[in-house]
Amino acid sequence: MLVCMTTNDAQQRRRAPAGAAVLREDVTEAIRAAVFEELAAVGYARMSIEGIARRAGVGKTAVYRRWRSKLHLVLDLVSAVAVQGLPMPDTGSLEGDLRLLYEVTSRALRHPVASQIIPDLQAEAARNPDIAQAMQKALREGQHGVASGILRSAAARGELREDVDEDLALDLISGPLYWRAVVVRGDLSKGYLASLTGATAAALRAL
Amino acid sequence: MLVCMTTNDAQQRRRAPAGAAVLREDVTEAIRAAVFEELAAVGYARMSIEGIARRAGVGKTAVYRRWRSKLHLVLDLVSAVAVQGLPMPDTGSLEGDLRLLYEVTSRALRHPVASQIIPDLQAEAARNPDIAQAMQKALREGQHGVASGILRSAAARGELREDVDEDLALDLISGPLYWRAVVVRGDLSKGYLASLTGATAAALRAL
Amino acid sequence: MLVCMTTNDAQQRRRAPAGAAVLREDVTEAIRAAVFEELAAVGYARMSIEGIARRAGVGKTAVYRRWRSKLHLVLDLVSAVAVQGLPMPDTGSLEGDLRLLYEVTSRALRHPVASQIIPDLQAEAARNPDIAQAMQKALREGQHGVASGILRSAAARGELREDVDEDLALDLISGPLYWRAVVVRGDLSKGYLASLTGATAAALRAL
Amino acid sequence: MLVCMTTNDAQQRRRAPAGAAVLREDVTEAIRAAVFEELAAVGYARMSIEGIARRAGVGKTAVYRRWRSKLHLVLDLVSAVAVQGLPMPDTGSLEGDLRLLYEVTSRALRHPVASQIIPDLQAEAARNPDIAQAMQKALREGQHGVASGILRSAAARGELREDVDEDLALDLISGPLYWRAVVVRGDLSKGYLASLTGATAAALRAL
DNA sequence: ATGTAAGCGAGACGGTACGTCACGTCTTCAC
DNA sequence: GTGAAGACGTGACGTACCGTCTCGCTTACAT
Repeated sequence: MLVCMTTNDAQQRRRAPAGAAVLREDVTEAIRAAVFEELAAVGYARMSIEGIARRAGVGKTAVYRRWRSKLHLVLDLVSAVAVQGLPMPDTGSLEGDLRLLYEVTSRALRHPVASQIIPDLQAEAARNPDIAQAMQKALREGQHGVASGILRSAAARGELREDVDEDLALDLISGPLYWRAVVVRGDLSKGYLASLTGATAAALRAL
Repeated sequence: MLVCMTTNDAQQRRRAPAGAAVLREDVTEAIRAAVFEELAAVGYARMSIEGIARRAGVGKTAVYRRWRSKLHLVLDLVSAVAVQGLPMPDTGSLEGDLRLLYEVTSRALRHPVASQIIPDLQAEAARNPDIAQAMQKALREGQHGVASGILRSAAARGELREDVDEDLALDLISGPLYWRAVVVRGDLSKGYLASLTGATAAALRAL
Repeated sequence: MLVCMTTNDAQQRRRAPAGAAVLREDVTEAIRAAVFEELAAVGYARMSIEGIARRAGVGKTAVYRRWRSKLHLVLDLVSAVAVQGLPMPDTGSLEGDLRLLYEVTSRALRHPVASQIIPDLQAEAARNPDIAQAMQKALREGQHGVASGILRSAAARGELREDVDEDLALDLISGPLYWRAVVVRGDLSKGYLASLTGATAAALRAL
Repeated sequence: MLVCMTTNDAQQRRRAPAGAAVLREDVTEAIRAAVFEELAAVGYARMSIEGIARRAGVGKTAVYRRWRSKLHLVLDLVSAVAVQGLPMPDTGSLEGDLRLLYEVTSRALRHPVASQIIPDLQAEAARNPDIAQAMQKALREGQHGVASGILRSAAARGELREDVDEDLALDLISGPLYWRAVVVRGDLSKGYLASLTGATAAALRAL
């Protein structure tokens, strides 16, 4: 998936000094569930901590004890689901690998919660360096990591030149799909992914 | 520019019933100025109607009389500056035209206000169909319109097949630059734009 | 009554700059009513602004717009009811005047809201100079004013020496009744007031 | 002193069932110290159990294990200092005895912590019957007990009638000083006490 | 000497209220 | 009859304490 990070504030805290009280996992879980319900119901922007706490049957403090802000909360949760990560494709051909990457990524982007949250986080990242950093990290470890792997394999097989500009290559790979999914909001049919794969492979070979 | 729309609420209203009072243009202008200052100062999300009115030395009513919400206000203003629009390049070659489009677009995207607002509007569009529609319209009339023109010229010159999948072609053209500017937030140097142009042209020819 | 002051914050505000909005009197009245209900129901200490607003069917802001704190609110309201003030007795004798003062004062002190609030304000005055000042003012204009008048009349009639220590005399007049009403919480029967009147007059004559 | 009671919850608890752990006296002491510091620093109303525990370096539980509420805590502590009690004067004359009582009482009332706490407890007593009862008990055992003794001695010496209304007499004795100390907050100079003594004795003799 | 019951600090828990801010609507007055 | 000023009810913010509760210690009695 596009977002994939590990800043689990809650987990860090759970390493409390001996003899101290500990954040209850059932409460944490109730909050997590409530967040997803709220996200689905009203979206990120109109989601409030109070609403989450109310829905989770929990005090506001229980939320603030775990996450410093709505943003960190969502970031953490999104990471938790994204952390499973993307499988590294290895089909033996550039086209095959790209195609697999597109399949997996497009499946994630089609999920309504993802397609709602990602632009929100993106927008917030434009303002908050912490968020930006977390997003970059997620990107590197997720999408970019996989795409890099694909590029290296292709180069090793001689399908691409050894000295391609990796940054540009990554933009060529990820940009069109993101644009279509998030900006144009067009369909991501199998046929589209196939055509996209072909065109992208051509672009990469032209580098 | 990427965003370019014409839903000018104010303009519509200014066609008031004959003989009636008219919204004062100097007030409208003061609000517009205040919005840009606020956008620069605190960003879209933390910008408030109250703050705008305060800064403009104007009652809240004056703002609400002109625009239904913060979103419509910003949408309208952004459109106003974007409406000048993009020049249709005509250099005689696909590469030349693309290069020119990229120059202009990247100049717009480099503007800090634009790069802050666009993801915000994008995120809001994911929730609000009106906004989504306005954004689509802006996109069609701006970026996509120009890109379409480029594609048609190229086809007329025989540089591209006549039957290219236009949607896919547009994604290939716009996606990588947007991804780099907004998601990766990498540099948009002349060198980068040159390489991008080459790769994109290759991808298009492969369609 | 014991407390009698005029710091009507609300009234002051009602003299707003021309063309401005004005605090609605019906809202003010609803708050006032709610305060008395809350005072009766839970007492000063457990009374909350939120509770008042809720009971009055009003936003918290409407309360804060009128009074800076719970204390100012209560002070103002108490003043409003106390402002009618005490009648200046003129029976022609020291005993007669004292007796009348005691009747009126004890009637006020018997009111459950008064006997609850006065110690609260007293306690708060021990901490907050503003409150202390307001209480002193109320005292001077109310109880002390009347008692002073009684003393002067008696002196004019030759019942008392001209040069009595007024402060001490006021303490002798007001102290025992307050002590009994608020500290001992004993009965304030007609018989008691009669005996008190006699003893106090004797003390004053001994000055 | 005015307040003087013995509801020492802690002491009661210390008789724990055989074989059980016992409240640690050093912890109790730390809390006591913290309470006085907090009282001095922020006053009764703004004093919080959390703050006390924090200042004492102690868990909140340790406090709640000893006292049921802030009120009981303060009541108990105040009693502990008050329990030394007032000496019974025996100067051989009504004036002499009263004068001594006033000296001692006024010294206690001049102490800033006492003059802050007493109105607080008074106000709370108006709401909470337990507190009221404890205050009455303290009053009886302290101020009233001493004053009663003075009255009896004077009657025995023939300075007063045998059948004086004791309640009224007590109000005449204690009321003016309390009023001056707590309500008027005037000075309690030697001269004042002397005049007060004379006037009060006169009032008593007139009974 | 050991078992065990209770005290200990720490602090999480569901709550209530705080005082502030902005929302979008509505009302009043002046130009 | 527009426009500024701003009051209105609403609802969320993030914080402070409330009084209860559960944790793993540690302590000290009773066997």
